[in-house]
Amino acid sequence: MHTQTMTVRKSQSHPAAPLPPQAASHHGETIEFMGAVMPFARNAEIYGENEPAEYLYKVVSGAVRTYRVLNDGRRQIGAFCLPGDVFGLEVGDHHSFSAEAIVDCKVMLIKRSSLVSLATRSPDVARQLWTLAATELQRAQDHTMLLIKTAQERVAGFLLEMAQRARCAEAVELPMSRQDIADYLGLTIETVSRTLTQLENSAAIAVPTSRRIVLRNQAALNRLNG
Amino acid sequence: MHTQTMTVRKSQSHPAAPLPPQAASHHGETIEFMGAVMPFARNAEIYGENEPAEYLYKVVSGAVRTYRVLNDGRRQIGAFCLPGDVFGLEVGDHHSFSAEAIVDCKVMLIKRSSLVSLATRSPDVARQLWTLAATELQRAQDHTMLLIKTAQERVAGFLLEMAQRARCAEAVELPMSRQDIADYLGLTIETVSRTLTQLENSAAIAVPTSRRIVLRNQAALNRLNG
DNA sequence: CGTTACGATTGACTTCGATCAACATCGTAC
DNA sequence: GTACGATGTTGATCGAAGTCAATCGTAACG
Repeated sequence: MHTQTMTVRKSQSHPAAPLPPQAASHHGETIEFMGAVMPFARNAEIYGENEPAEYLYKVVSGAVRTYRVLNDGRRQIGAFCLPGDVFGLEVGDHHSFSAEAIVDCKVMLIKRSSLVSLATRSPDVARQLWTLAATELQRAQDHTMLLIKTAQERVAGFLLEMAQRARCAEAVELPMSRQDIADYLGLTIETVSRTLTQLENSAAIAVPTSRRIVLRNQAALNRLNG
Repeated sequence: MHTQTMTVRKSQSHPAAPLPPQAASHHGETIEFMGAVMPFARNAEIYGENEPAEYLYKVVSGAVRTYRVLNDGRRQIGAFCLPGDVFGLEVGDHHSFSAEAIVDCKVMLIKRSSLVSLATRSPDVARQLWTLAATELQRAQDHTMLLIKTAQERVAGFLLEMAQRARCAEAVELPMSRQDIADYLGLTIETVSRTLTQLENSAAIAVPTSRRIVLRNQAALNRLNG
């Protein structure tokens, strides 16, 4: 019921980007190369809920969480964004989530206005935008399926998801705290912790350090995942 | 843990549409007028999970549910689609949800292939497609927020959502069963039923018949919604 | 070093919603 | 009408996860 963590407010609507923006080449246009890279410190806010959505964001390095807070303080993390992931895509012109750096990270900023105008001229860019939105949709739907499961299933599912995205099936280095995991899975830190030790006791995983999880028995995890 | 309802399998990948498809006009193109309307009986399957996504669908009359089933039989309803709502939009070329008619209804089918090719030529259509995906995303995210709440909050939120969509703030005529509601909210039918009587006892709503809910005190519902 | 501070774990207890079961209501067919 | 099946409600009990609280690392800093 508390859940809120400290946010370091660092930049009031990103001023001058520190790295020069690269112009989009005329043919073979892709949103990949339209932005300027900007660093964010651990726990720094990248944007806030209800702020105007001026930019689209892409993680270059580090990790980002997007989240919403209910008026009683409960926080729901919508997504963990790892290098390569895009976030901040919005329907309207305001952000419906907040975004914070989980660790020190670099993020590429892409001007929304230029992207939109480009999309009207380039079917290719339009298709890329569409794909992004659709991928996000897919992710959100999968997240919904997580939330109807038991604690064991949620944690197992989370670990498998992270392992898959980390491109290392054997072990995962988690950039986020237990609180972040809990708020992503709709559980409490205590339940997350307990479930992890359960999984460790059943030899499905090993937890050498709190941030590092070794997947000892992926088949068992998949079975638990439901 | 059971939850599954009877599905009337009616049409194996929609044969000839009974009503003639209308051609899209060349200017002012809109996906609204590209389809053929087709009727579905109560509980008939419109498409199944993992089937190729040949069409985009729009509810003309009646109501539709989209859902996924976990391998142990738990069903999660992703959305209730009312007249005007579009569903069946997919990232890949296969459906990630199933769709069934909740009541007898009419649905417009729009060929995916023609829509995609049209979108590459018409920025206008591309933008409409984008908006649809983004709206779906919004909906999915709101649904996620529902699932982290208490039973009271979920039911209150559900009623408010339905009332808003029904364009009648005073009362809602629910087309779906308690089981459908439960599977949408991640609860059991018993909990849904109990919560409704709680709300009735606290004078927030009235339930003249099981399918009709009168919102007596919308402010109270909003407060409960969290 | 020791001390502090924060995150993570563990334990004791409570609570909310699930489960199991009985009963009520409604619609439809006979 | 009555009988039946489907749907919805209510009650009693159980269990999974939340809450409250103590303790245990681990890292940062004097």
